[in-house]
Amino acid sequence: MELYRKPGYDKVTVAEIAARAGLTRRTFFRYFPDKREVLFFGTEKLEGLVSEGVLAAAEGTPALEAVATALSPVARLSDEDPAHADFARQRHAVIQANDELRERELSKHASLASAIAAALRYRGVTAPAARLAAEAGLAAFTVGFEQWIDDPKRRSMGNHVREAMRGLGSVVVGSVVLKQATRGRATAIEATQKRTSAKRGRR
Amino acid sequence: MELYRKPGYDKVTVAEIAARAGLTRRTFFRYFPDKREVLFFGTEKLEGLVSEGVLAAAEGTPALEAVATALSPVARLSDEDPAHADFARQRHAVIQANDELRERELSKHASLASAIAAALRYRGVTAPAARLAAEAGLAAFTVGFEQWIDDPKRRSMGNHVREAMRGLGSVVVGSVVLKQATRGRATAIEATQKRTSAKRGRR
DNA sequence: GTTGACGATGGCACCAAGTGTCATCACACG
DNA sequence: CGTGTGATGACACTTGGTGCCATCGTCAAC
Repeated sequence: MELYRKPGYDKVTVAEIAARAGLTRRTFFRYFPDKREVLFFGTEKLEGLVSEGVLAAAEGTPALEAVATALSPVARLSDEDPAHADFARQRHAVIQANDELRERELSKHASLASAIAAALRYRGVTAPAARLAAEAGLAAFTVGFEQWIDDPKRRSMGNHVREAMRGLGSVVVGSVVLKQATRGRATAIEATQKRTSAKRGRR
Repeated sequence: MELYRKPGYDKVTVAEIAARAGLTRRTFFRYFPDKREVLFFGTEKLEGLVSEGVLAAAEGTPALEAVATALSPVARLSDEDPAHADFARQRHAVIQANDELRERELSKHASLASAIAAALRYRGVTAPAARLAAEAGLAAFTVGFEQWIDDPKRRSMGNHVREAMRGLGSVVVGSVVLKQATRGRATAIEATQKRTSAKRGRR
């Protein structure tokens, strides 16, 4: 992290990182598949955590709601531990400063969204609806996160994320899209949405 | 495209691609910043097209609605030209088959979402609402696109995209998130949403 | 206590993606 | 006919990433 901040990610060579850790280039690549991945160490745990959260939501909970509640503990991590928050900020700054790293982060987000969608499908949500809920919910979380990052008033991340979730609701209502969706004829997606509670008792 | 399909993206070297085009490695890198970018040639045009579409929506059109109508001509491209559709399928298959390419595509999507969000902001939508509408709308488009890709019944892409947009509406309504959003107290995002039409006449 | 398997590390050698620099060549223009 | 300019090629160099083999420490079995 020090090296990625001071000289900058692209100025630092893998050999230097390895040397700093008392290792060789070769050994570095035995721990991390590539130079980018160092900054995303531990992401797998996040996926598990959030998936569990989705699965743990009460039966009949609407998909997006399940996603939102599964995501809120993530915000709590930073809200309850200033050191965690500091690290999150630093890490975010490093990532945003470099194209390769931004790209990799998008990839991680996509992976997380897939995990969430899988959990939703397990709850009986159709594949497309699961993807939409996962992607939209995660997008809201991300927007909230970034609002939190540069909030001069330092309100909590939980607040920002909730605000973003509400924003998502506001943005979607009031469009013709919605009118079409609620205009009598139920789409395949809606139908499954309501069927969710029928698949109870699996877990 | 031939080389990326038959031996596979990672089996092919830039020297080979360049040779196939009667060029040198060095010259290749004067046209494309890297090996991945070849498959995304022309994406800039798409951004412009969609941004224009967003800007062109009638005054007072809700944000997500503007995004949806701006995206629909893109679907029409494939629906009206079978060759275009074929190419889209092939390209998609190649991209999905490789990690680096998938990552790059996510990057392009993010870039497109940013462009859409910028256009929405220009229409008077607040930054967070614009991002949410752009990201959610694009996600719906993508879901529709992929449903179209492997639809055995070969319904049009426009249909699939519209269906996905409706799905987005269905997924978002019926969650507590929404209830909070419409429960009297208007959030900052909502307020701006309604103020949109006041900023008319700029374009 | 010696031996031997095994996991972690180091030390090459090698390939391929990018990049900087200079030479060359074609072509337009005065 | 000379000359400038843009496109290409040639070459060297850096760096990320990988395969292969040697080495070393640890630990268990005999």
